[in-house]
Amino acid sequence: MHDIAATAGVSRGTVSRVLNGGYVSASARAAIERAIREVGYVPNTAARNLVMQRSQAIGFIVLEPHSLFLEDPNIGGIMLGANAALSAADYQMVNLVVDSERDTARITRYLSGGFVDGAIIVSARSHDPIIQVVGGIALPSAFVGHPRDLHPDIPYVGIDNIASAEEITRRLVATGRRRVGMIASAVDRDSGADRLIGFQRALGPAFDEALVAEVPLYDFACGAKGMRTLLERDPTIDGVFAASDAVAAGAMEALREAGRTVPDDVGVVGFDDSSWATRTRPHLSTVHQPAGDIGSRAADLVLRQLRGESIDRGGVLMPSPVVWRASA
Amino acid sequence: MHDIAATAGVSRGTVSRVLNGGYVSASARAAIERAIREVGYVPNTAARNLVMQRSQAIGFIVLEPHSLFLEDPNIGGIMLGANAALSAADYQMVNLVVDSERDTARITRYLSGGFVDGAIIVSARSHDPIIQVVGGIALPSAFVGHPRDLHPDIPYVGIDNIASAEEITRRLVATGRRRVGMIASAVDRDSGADRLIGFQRALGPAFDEALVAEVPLYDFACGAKGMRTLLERDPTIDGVFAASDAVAAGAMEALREAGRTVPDDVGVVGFDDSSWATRTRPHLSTVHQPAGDIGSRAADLVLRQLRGESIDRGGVLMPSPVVWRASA
DNA sequence: TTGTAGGCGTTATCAC
DNA sequence: GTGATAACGCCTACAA
Repeated sequence: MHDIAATAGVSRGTVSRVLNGGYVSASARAAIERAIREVGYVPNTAARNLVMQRSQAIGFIVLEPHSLFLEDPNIGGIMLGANAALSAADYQMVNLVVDSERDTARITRYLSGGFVDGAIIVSARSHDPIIQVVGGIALPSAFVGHPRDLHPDIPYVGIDNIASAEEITRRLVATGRRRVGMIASAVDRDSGADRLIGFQRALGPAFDEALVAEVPLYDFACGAKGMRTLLERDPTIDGVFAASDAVAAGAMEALREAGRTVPDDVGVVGFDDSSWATRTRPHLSTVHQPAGDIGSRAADLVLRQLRGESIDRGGVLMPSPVVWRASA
Repeated sequence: MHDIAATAGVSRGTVSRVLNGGYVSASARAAIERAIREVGYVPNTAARNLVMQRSQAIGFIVLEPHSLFLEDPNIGGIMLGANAALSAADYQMVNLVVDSERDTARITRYLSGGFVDGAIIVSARSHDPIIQVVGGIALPSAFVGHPRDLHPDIPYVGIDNIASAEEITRRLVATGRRRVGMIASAVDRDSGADRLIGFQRALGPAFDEALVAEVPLYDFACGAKGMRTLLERDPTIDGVFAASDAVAAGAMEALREAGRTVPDDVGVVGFDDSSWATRTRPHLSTVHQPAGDIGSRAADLVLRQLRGESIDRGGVLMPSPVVWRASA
């Protein structure tokens, strides 16, 4: 900036004023703008950050094993939704991938070092060092995903997994299924546990533990494996709630291998309403997750705090309606 | 830092020395470390960046329509590979999503504003404003993906789409297929165009334009549509090269609907060796893309420049071997 | 309207 | 070993 002040024959203060916006004479402005072009000047944001005490950047962090980061059909939508909201407010979303202990330590520094003004954190767990830091330095943040056991000052946004699982299971039963099972993924995570709870709640006394196949991941292969387990345990099974669409697709594959048709022999429903849902034959009945809305809502929560507005502590649950297609 | 210097009764210089590493007496160090804990001090990275003239951060940018960003099976692997390499060198990878004109403008400022010391750019196109900027300020960078028509000073890493497409097509032919077609996706992009070129090259004079179905995207639905087109144009078709595994999966679905078996009636091969490849029945023969290696190689290219080492201008092609499974 | 000068939080270069 | 002090590049009163 020194250079351009010199070549334009003005003081640095005046240059700063045209860069931002203040009272500058037309002649001075013209000279400065020309000088800027000549010198190829670009403002140094680091210096600006230092004096302004803000970076106009918001971190977006997914605290999941990276396999899931790659596979989860919702993460991308959440990111895009968040980015759209942040972008509109002229904030740069910076996505940080945590894939090792080392990443965690480095990101911790990054967050507390003034690189970002806030953070959106997906799938936080209370014990995670990153959320300790966020809480510790009171970085304006929002959680996406796990509603419970988190820092009391940080809001979250998610969906009601229990209610939606319950609802879609009820409708599965309403199609006349008598022996309905579930392929329950990742029951060690809130979403997985909640979907199982909802399933059980819908069935009430008819719930049969033997008709629940637990699998570790929300993926296709686990779905196929879970379905085979279920068929083995009870060949008369005629309804299945899969914990995600990918799981459901895997289940349908196993069903086809076993010679069963969907929905005639077995009705199957999924969860997520991801691209899997319309990739299967027939298309999946499932629970719609408004990923984009979740992301933009989380962004909004952070932006509000940045503006000093008050927000509800606790969480906001976005609607996740059942979408009925042909698989059940 | 001022505070902790005061409470520890030393100068800021000494504090800085214990933070980084220099000669400090044990007593001073102890006093300072205690003060740090008491005050809950965290170093301000923005200030450090300003004086150090570096941020220890590298941007990672995907210049694709966001739909592809969500669907592409390779992007995630490339990201992870890049992150691993950068992390090991103690650099923070920051992922920037571009999803609008506005994003482009903002990212442009971000890159030239000192937020990052370098950038990895996936799927760059020469006309993109972002690569203009990168070239303009000589930001140490590497491109992933499109080998041609780019900035001469910036290296790239990718695979040889032409050679691999040619190789897998040849092996398809070698299984005895007489009427082999291709479902060609995104022929307006380098990867898509190259795979088509390789296909044509493998077939030589036997190449029949009518057996090429062009579809816009590398996805499942396009694969199914392309396959139906092909079957319609020539019911005797007995071999198909799909431009990606997702496309191949869609093609197999269409084949099944048409009552054809794979590989008996029709042999099909894909490209990517993504999770799709082992999700189909039978598993797909395909071209392996070493996504992780590509990412870490790109990171390495950037790190080298940062260290002032010389690198080869031009590009590096990573090996992308055919993996033979059961679908052909 | 414009110039001057102090300060943002660090690091680095000196003397001491 | 340690303490001043000058940058780093920018913004913003305050004066002129």
